[in-house]
Amino acid sequence: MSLLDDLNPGQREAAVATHPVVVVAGAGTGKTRVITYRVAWLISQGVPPAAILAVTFTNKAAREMKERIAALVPQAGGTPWVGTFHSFCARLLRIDGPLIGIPRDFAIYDEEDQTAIVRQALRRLGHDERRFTPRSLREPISHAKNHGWDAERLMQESFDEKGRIAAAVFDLYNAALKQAGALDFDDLLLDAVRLLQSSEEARRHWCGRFAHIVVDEFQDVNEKQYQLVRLLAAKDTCVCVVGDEDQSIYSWRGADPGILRRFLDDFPGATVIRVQKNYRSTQTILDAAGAVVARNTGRLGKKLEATRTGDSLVRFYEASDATGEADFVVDEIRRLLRAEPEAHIAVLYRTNFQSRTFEEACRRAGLVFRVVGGFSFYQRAEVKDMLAYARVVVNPDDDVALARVINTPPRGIGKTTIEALRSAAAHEHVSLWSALGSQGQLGLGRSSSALHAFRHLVEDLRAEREELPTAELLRRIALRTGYLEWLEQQDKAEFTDRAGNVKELVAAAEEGQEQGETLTDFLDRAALVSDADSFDEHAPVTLITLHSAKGLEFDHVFLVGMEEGLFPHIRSLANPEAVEEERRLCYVGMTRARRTLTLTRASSRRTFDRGGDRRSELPTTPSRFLGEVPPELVETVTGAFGVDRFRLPFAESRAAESGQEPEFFDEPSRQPSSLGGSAKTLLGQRVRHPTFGVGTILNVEDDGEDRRLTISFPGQGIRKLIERYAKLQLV
DNA sequence: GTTGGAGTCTAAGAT
DNA sequence: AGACTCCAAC
Repeated sequence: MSLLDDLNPGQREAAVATHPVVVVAGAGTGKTRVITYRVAWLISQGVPPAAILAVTFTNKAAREMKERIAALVPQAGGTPWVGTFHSFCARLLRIDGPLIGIPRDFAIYDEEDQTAIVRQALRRLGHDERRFTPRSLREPISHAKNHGWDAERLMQESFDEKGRIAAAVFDLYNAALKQAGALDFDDLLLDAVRLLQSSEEARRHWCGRFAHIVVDEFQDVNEKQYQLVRLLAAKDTCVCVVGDEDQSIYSWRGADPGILRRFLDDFPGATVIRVQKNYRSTQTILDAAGAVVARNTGRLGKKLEATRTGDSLVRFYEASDATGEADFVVDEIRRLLRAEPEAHIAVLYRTNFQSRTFEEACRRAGLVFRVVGGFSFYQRAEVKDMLAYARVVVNPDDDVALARVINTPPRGIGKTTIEALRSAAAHEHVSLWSALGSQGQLGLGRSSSALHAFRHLVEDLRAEREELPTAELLRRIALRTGYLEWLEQQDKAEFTDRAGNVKELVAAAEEGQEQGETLTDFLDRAALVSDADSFDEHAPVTLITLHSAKGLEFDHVFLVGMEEGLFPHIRSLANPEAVEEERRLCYVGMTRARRTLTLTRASSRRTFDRGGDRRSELPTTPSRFLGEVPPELVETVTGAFGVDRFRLPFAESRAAESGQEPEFFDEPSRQPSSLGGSAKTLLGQRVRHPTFGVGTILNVEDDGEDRRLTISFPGQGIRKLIERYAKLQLV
C-alpha cells in the first residue's frame, strides 16, 4: 500500500491499529502525520468518512488535516469530522441541543462577552467593580463550572474574598447566559456531555456514530473532554489517542495527563505504541531540551533520536535590557535571512506583552513579521461590532451583542437610557430586546423615538435573514445601520482603515458561504477562532507565545526572556508542580527548532511593581532552565555591538541547584565608551555608530556617566543613545 | 442626556 | 500601549 510507504514502522503500526491505542510520540516525531495517514488509510480501506472523528488542538490544524486527507484519498465520498473539541461540541449542540432545552440559535460567548455579563451581575449586586474586576472573576467561575459546583459549593471551597464574590455572582451569571440564550466556552463542553448523559435520543444519534475517533494532543485533554470521548465511543469504537507527557502545558485549563494512563484501563485491549524517531531537530537541540525536561519527576522518560544532520551548538546571549535583547535577536534574524531567504524563524516568549519590544525592533529594522495572538482580526472593535449586529439578527435576546450595538454608531441612546432599559429588563426577568418591545411603559420620553427606530432596524434585518446569504446580510447591516459610513468618517479623521476590516469580514463570509457555511456556522467559526489559527507558515518571521507555538516548527528559534520570574513565570515559582509545567513549556519551546536554537535574556528589565506605581529597571536572575542545559551543548555569543558580553550564567545556576549560595550577580561589567569633550563641543559633531553609521549629534543630556546623545542618522531617523553603550566614534 | 477627551489601571498561558 | 472609567462640554 503506497499510502503506508511514507511512514516508518512505528508510525505505520499506529496508523493501521484496529484496537484502542495510545501513541506516545515525542516532539517532532510526526504525530500529525500519523493521524492524517491513519484517517486517510481508514478511508482507503472503505470506512465511510462520516464515521471518522478527529479532534485536533486548533482549527487551523483541523483545516490542514482535512486538506491533506483530501489530497491523500481524493476519491473519498464525503469528509470526516475534523475539528477542535469546542467546534465539535458547538456542532453537536446546534443539532441536538434542543433535546435538553438549548435553543438552536444559541449564541457563543467569548471572554469579552463573559466579562460583560459578570460586570452586569456585579453591578446588580452592588459590588465594587474595582476591588475585583469582572475579568478576574471569570477564572473562579469557570473553575466552579468545570468541577460541577453550584454557588454554595464554590463559596465553601473559596479561601479568599475573590472566590466568595465569584460565588455571589455565580447564579446571576448563569441565569443571564440562559436568558440570553448563550453558552460560554465551558458550557459548550459541559452541555455536550450533559446532552449525551441525559438524553436517550441524543445517545442514539451519537454514541457509536463514529467507528473511529482520533484525539491529538491527548496530554492536554481535561476531564470533560475525556468524558465526551467516552460517551461518543460505543463498545466497538476504535479510539486512537496521540500525546506526549512532556508537552502537557495546560493544567491550568484542567488538563490532566493522568488521563493518558486512565485510558489504558477504560478501553480494554488498548496498547501503547512509542514513536521516538525525530524528524525535526538536530541531536544537539534534542539533547539540550531532553536534559531540561529530565529534571521533572514522575516521567516515563524517553530518548529522541535525530534523523537530521548538520549540527550547531545552542547559543546563549545576554543583553543588558529588553531593547538590547530585541535588537540582538532582530540583528541575528536579518543575518540569517540574508544567508537563507527562505528560512522560517520564530521568536518565542512566555507572555504576550513581551511581543511589543520585538515588534518595535522588527519595525525599526524593516523586517516583515507576523505576531500570532494578541489582537487578532476577530477581536477588532469594528469586526466585533459587525458580528454583534449579526448575532442580534440571529438571536435578539443576546444581551451582550445588543448592548454593544444599540448605540453604535451613536444614535442618541446613551448610558441613562440603556440603564433604564436594563433595569426594566431585570425587573421583568426578560432580555433587553423584550424590554425594548414593551418600552411604552418605560417612561423614556426623549430617547423613545431613537429606541423605536433601532427596534425597527433590527426587525427589518431579521425579516430578511432567511433569504439572504451571510455576506449580503453583513453588507446590508453595514449600510443600513449607518455603521460603515460612521467608520469611514472616523477613518478619514484618524488615517485608519477600519472600514477595510469590515470589507474583509464580508469577504470572509463570502468565502465561507461558498463552502456551504450558514450564518450560524460563520458566527460559530468567528467565536471559536484561536490565536494559533492566525499562524501563517509562510511568514519569514513569527512572534508567538510558547503556548501558541505548540505543534509548530521553525528553522531557527529564539527563546527569549530566560529569566526567573518571567520564565519560569513568577506565579508558578511557589508551586513545584507548576514549575515542572513551566519546564515542559521550555521543552516545547526548544523542540520547535529545526536547525538552530538561541536562548536570550536581559540582565535588567523594566517591570511593574505591584502596589508601587514605580516602573523601574531591575536586575534579573537567569532562568534556572539555562543552567539545566548541559554546558557542553552551549556557546555564549556576542552581538554585533560587542558590548553585551557578560559572564555565563550557567555555572551560577548550577551552584544554586547544588544548594550553594549563588554567586552574586553584580551589575554587568559594561565597557564604558566615551567620546570625551563637553556638551558644547559635541553638539553638531559627526560620529560613527556600529550599525546606524555616521550621524550628527543634535542634543546632549544628563552629563556624566549617563550622558545621552540625540543623534540624527541619515536614512535611519533620529535616535537617542546612551553614550556609554553606544560605541560611538568621532568622525 | 449624550459625546468625547483626559486620566487611570493594568500585565500568564487560551478554546 | 490599550482598555476602561470618569468628567466636563455640548
